[in-house]
Amino acid sequence: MNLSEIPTDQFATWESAVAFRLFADLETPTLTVPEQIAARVGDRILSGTMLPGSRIGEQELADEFSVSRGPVRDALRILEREGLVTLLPRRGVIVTELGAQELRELLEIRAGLFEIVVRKLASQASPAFMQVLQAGVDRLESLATLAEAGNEYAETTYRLLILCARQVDNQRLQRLLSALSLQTLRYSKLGLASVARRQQSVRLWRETLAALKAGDVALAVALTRQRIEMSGEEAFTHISPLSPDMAS
Amino acid sequence: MNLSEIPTDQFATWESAVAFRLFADLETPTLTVPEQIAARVGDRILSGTMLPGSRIGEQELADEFSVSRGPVRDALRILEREGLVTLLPRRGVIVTELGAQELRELLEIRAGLFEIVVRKLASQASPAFMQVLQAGVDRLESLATLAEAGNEYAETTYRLLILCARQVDNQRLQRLLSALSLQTLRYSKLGLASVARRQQSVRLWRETLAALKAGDVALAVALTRQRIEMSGEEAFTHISPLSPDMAS
DNA sequence: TCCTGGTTAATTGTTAACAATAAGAAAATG
DNA sequence: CATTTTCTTATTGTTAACAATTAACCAGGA
Repeated sequence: MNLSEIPTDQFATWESAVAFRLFADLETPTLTVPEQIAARVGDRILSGTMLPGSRIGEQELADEFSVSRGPVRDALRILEREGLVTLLPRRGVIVTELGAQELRELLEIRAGLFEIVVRKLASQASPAFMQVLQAGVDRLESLATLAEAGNEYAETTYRLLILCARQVDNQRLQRLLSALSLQTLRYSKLGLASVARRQQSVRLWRETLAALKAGDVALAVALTRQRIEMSGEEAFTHISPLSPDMAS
Repeated sequence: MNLSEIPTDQFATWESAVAFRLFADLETPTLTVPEQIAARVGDRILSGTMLPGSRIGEQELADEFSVSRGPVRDALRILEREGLVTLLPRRGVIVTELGAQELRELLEIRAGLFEIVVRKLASQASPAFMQVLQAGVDRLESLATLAEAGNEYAETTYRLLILCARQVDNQRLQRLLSALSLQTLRYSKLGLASVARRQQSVRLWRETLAALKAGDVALAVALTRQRIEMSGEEAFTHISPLSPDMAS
């Protein structure tokens, strides 16, 4: 498969498409070859085609994309920066596998950063945006009780996150939040497979939105923290089978 | 100069030494060749030997360290991940130059993350650590009024930040905070050159410490936010001469 | 004098071969 | 039969040459 034939707009999931739009610098609308490879491989990781822990051979990718190992190495460095793969010196690269502690760390950081967003939203969100947000929460509401909608629910929360982050005039914050969320998305899905948890989650979303409308910053922040902490606890219980040694 | 002869423990500043200890994975105590190069070059950027905006040639570095351009490219990717250099596709790499907006963004993120630390500190800091922190603030106090102590003051605040971050059981947060602080450190120094600003800063540190001792989380958080915002406003006024077009 | 165009030189992107290391398999030893 | 050792093989790390692009320079003309 030749790289030039690859339509870079085609991704398996909406999330990957957004992710690689975000981290491709806006000054360079045309993606470089390593960026294109990174986007394609990242897409596979996010869509679940490549599972955490699986090894990625350089030559293998090089052959597939009809390039030499140089650009492939560059691509893997990009994916490492996004946190999607882990480089083990002289031992190759694997799809990043999060332990319980690492997941907790990521969620804690994510919560801290999202608080910035919530605070801005509570103080200066336009009515128009509030309507959009309301529509998003409504969508969550409909997905919460639907069977087998765990993945879509999780992905929708990611979209809402991006939507909210865009309201803050801070591009770097947007990219950081996006990257962190994508790293945890795969694991969040595990927890949100349960209808009960989804209902719990959507309740917090609903209350957060109400708090935002009321301009109650403190409450909105507290609810958000609670929601993310909950998703951590939930995902944590599902991580053990993936990495048994972490089930402390 | 051969790379093997380079004692990797020698850095121009304490900050760079810590930085490259932090981002070198703990599983691999021995730095790879690209990591060593990244550490050396990063040291120059942090110590001010290489100024923001200056170009870095690949062949130049390769010759200096007696390696080919491959490992040098790897090293530059590492430095990009740390935010110390900026890669311009097909146009080379330059030492990262922060505009007013970008600096503001970084400080906002840093403040949000540091709030996590402050919150933990207020709820569960040991008396022993509080004493260490008190000693740090005392040091700031003595540096605040001393002439020409702006750089040392700024570096001390970085050390205090690292010290505080270590109290939180979140390695990734530590690395993120460290990286963000190092990116802004060069610019913070500009603002803290003024004795008046230093006194303002140290006052907030003092009050924050008091709030922590009193267990007043909300106050400690508010003071921290105020301090970081202030450093942003201050550094912002000094950035204009560096990038005139940003002086909106 | 200033703008425009083409030419040249320097630099980055890419390639393929070589070197070094690590994982796995086979053989030898207790 | 289990364990250790050695060897083989596959993979990453490094190198140097080649290709492609950018940026600067210079000449020519309005």
